[in-house]
Amino acid sequence: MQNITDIIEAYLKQILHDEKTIEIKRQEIAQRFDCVPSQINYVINTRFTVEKGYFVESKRGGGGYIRIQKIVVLDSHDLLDEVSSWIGDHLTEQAAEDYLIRLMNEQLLTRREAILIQSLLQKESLPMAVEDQHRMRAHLMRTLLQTMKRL
Amino acid sequence: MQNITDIIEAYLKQILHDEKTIEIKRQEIAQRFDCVPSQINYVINTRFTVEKGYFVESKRGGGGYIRIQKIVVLDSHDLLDEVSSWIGDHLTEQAAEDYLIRLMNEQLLTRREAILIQSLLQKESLPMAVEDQHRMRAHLMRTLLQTMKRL
DNA sequence: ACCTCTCTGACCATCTTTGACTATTGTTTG
DNA sequence: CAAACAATAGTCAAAGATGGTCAGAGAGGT
Repeated sequence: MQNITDIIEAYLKQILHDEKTIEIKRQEIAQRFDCVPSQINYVINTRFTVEKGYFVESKRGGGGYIRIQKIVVLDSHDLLDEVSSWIGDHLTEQAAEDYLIRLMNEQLLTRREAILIQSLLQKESLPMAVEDQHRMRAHLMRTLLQTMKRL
Repeated sequence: MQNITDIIEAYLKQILHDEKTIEIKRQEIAQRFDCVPSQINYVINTRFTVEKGYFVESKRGGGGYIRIQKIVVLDSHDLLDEVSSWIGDHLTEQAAEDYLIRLMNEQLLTRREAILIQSLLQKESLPMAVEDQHRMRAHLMRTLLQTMKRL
């Protein structure tokens, strides 16, 4: 955890732990952590994705900003449908993992369940061409979500 | 015990004697013991395998690491191996269900876990020729059993 | 000699960091 | 008001920083 990305991620998440939304100035954060501004984009693109449960907006120009919001879903049924709709026809291993973590955070899956499922969705478990893997993984994930709705 | 592999193994295990997890930088350890970095991979691949009771994760790139965890071994290990050996290369939906029920009866799976897994192993979840389905199902089931051994 | 385990290094894969260039929005000037 | 200018943020590809793989050389035992 000595790389800047992780440090900035931790900083932002620590604030988001209390606040629901955080609004930053890219340049300011870059200066505070002594890195180039585009580093902030990297942090956001890799750590604050929709899969991980964040919604990001920004504006350029004078008074510009980057706003990060935790996505709050009230009803678990809705979350399952929503995740289902996000998935589409293709799903990478990383995205699948992010969704599982998300479901875990929302207490819709136990840690153990998430691990078991993740092991079935990893590429080693899907012996086929990468394209087909992604299709298959999406299919399995959707099946899972549907099943969860009935439990 | 004069070869580097054994020395590094001993060093890591000594730490793992107190800590449950250890996180190292490959390059750093290589330097400390004056060997090439890939030597560390050799040590890990031969001395810290799942069979020997360790779980290893790693990350590349800046801030990369190798993390080794001791796994708590269940006494149900044998049953999992046994079921694993029964499965073979092909597994029908019915057989899979039977195995899941068996694991449930042995309290190695909760009812909910069994249902979730069953939904992923049913034929509707495996859109492919029946022959391939059976192969795929066997593969997934074996993966599952392996994963359960580390939980 | 032969076999197995160890060790090494060249090459590969993945994640992070940086910076030049681009795009957008707000402000000032002619 | 339109054009220039200023202030932001975004993109992308290259460089940097790690760890992974694999085949072949080396070492030790039978």
